[in-house]
Amino acid sequence: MIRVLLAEDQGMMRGALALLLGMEADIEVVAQVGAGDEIVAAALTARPDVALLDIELPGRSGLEAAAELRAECPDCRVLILTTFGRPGYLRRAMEAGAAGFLVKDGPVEELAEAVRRVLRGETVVDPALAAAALGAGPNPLTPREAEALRAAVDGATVADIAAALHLSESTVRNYLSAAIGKTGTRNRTEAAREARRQGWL
Amino acid sequence: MIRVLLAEDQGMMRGALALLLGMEADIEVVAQVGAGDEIVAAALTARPDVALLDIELPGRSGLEAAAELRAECPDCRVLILTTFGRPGYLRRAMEAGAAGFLVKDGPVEELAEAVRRVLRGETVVDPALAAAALGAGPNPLTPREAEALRAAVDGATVADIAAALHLSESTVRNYLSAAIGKTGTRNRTEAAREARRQGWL
DNA sequence: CCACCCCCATGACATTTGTCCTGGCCAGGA
DNA sequence: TCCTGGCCAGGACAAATGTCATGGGGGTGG
Repeated sequence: MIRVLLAEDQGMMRGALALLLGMEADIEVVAQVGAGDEIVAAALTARPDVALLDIELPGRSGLEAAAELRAECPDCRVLILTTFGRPGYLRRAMEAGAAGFLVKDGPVEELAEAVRRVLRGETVVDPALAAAALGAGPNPLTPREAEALRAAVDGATVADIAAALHLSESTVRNYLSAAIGKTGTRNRTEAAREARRQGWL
Repeated sequence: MIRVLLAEDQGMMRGALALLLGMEADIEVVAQVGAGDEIVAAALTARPDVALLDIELPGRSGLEAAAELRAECPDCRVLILTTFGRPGYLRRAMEAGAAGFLVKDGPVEELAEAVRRVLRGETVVDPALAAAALGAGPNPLTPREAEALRAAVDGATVADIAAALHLSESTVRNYLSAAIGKTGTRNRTEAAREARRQGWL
């Protein structure tokens, strides 16, 4: 019996996946969580063989949780399941020690099969996506540039961002300008879009 | 046997929902589509009793498709199933003649039950959401203001928007300024965010 | 040790953005 | 009929944004 932990914020999706996996003869869903900061605790008590993690979760990102799981629960394999096949997400997932990376497109049958394969020690990644991730270089943004860009997405002004990051306004403008240059865009909004598309944020 | 049409762009979600609904003794999924512009054609051949529509679809919005379904397939009830419980979405869904409005949070059990209820002629809406939709007034943006705002979301400059809408730059700035004022925000990015949150875009 | 990169900051500058006022055109309602 | 409101446009102005040059401090690798 393969013990699976399921982390997914959308209730209906989570319930549907749990039911589907539960119908498989060799799979058992032993824990379900809807927030990223509940993953590690749930894994420590439920002791799953495979953790099926969404990336975009309230509380903590599935990627951060994956890294922590590697440390706290070394014999639990991580399978990332996400809406967005962003190259940077795949890269970060692999760096975090994930054993597989699935996008929510594609048929449901893939899912149970992927669970079994990661448990056998295989690495499950869509080949086309892997190529894209390798093709696009690594994240060129420095940590601070990425932070400034993140803070800018919802329309915050330079003053807002400076206050949030405890920086001077000049520094913020420099970071944003650098990010705009590195993304090859024309303003912070385009830069944020592109960075998000690449999975750099 | 209740005949259901399922329109949802995410493959895994679509497959999972189809399997779940298919497991109900009295429900049969007679058509599945992944794009908004396939809905009406599929409904005309499959003749469903209930159409379960996502809003954000490639090709055509589920709301537009709903309105068209009312005309082409008057005896087919529409049940909207969406990620976002935006007040404006609910309002537009009702104006489009939908019989129900579900958000993708909440348990899966709701789904089959909602299908049965709309078929019985009931209107299925989360009461809290209904209150929010009534509380917030209707969309204050004029069609052109909304268009300008839509065109601005991905970081387009005033010149870009003017070219796209065949307007002068002055006019575009006026529209954006009006939208900023009506949303009570400080710049176009915040305005676009707020308008989207309300379901006005 | 030096080169390099990240971090942080300043000031000057051009461009873009947002605001306000004015005005004309046209439709629908009082 | 007049009034209102949407649509479109121009100009003028203040504020925000983006660019660039410059400089100091710190860490890391050759």
